Amino acid sequence: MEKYLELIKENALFDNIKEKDLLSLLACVRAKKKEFPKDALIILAGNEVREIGLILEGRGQIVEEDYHGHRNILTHLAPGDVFGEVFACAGVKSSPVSVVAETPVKALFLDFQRISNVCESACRFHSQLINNMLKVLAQKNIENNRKISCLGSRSIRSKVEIFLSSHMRKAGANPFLIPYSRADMADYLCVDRSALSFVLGEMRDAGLINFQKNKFELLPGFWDQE
Amino acid sequence: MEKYLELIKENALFDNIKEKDLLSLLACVRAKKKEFPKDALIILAGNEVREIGLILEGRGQIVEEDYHGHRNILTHLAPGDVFGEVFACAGVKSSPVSVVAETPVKALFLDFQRISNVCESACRFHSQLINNMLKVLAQKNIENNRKISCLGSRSIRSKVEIFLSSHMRKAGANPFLIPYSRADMADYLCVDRSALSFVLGEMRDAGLINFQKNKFELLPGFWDQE
DNA sequence: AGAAGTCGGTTGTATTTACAACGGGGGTGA
DNA sequence: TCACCCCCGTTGTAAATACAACCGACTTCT
Repeated sequence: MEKYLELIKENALFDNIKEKDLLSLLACVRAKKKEFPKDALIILAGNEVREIGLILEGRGQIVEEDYHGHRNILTHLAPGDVFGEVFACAGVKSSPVSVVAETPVKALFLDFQRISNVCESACRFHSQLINNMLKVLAQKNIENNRKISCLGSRSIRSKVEIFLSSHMRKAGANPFLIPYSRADMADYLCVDRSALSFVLGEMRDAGLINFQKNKFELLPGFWDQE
Repeated sequence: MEKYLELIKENALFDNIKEKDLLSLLACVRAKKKEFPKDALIILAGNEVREIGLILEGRGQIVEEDYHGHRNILTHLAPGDVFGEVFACAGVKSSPVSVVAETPVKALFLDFQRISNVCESACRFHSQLINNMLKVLAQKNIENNRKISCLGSRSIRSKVEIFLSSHMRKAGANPFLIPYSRADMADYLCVDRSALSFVLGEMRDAGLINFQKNKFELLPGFWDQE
């Protein structure tokens, strides 16, 4: 676990918690490391979520499937990302989503009961942890809102525009990589893969963007269109 | 304010807080009542949100507009509903959404700073309040996920199915009312109003649903289709 | 009663999208 | 080297949707 302390202590979940307190806090919330092979189901839709996960290594996806077999990728998970906290906090008995390991994954799990019930005796970092959790939840909510704006736009083209500009901002660089294959990108945007490819081609021909594989570049014209 | 105590104390935000403690808590977080005429902007997109709102009377909508003038209704607000907590908690400087008064609205506002900074001296209900806030935020997150599923479905028809069944469950009755006009429903589902009307007509002709105005009934056939 | 506004449905047309099928490039393993 | 697989672009066609326009029913106001 020590190997990951750096990653853990910089997580928003542990803001304003001193490094020397971190280990006792982790013990207090019964932190456990688990490993999953590629394609494993880290959380299976339908089950109750009692633990909060934190990705230490590898990549994952939060996905949902509808009755027609369409896969909706809700979000991508990278090291440092937190998952499961929404359903743990809300106390839902059956998770509507699954979490799958896109690559082999190592993740840390925290017992939610131990987080929410302030332990009077043992450790006094709980209130800080809960405050941090509040911020993490709010942040996630905002990401959801962004995804709603994205899905709410009327055309694949504007979905792509929102998607790309948001990822560029997150990357902070102009030719930038996205963590989605073309099929995954289509599932994230909830559109047909071939239709997405077609629209991307149109945008390239129009001189708005450039791309190879999952590397995209937004050209000046991208920002001009009304 | 006394007039609304019943509504306030039953709000999830104040779970497990005794009625006798409520008033001092409200004073502690600087609760203020404000009134708005119909169509007023309760929160204007672009501004910072420092207060958490609680609807006492009237109805409102959380809306977002895109560059093309399309209005996306994120959610409807009724008495007892909380708003603004996401952006207050996350500390964003510019709200991406507006909150508008659909009817004349009376709302209670709580100072978020006073909520999040535990006041050691004055009152000891803060930790309970923050715990409640956690649950409210998680709940909102789940509602967002539902909306994402809804917007993610590939056709207006399945959007309508998800929308109606979800509202039926919330209403707990079969002929049930929805708090949206047809234009509002279209904006919530992010589809064209006339296309929505057309699909609703198809579904009625197919014997799946019945409706007049904003009263809907799901017929047995509704559940049969694969 | 008449004017004006709102709401919701209908219709026609152009556009967009889904769906299915195909094919080429690149990687991998036998 | 060959066969196989995965990823992604392309194409054609059918279906779904957006958009604009119109119309009737119903309210409200004067």
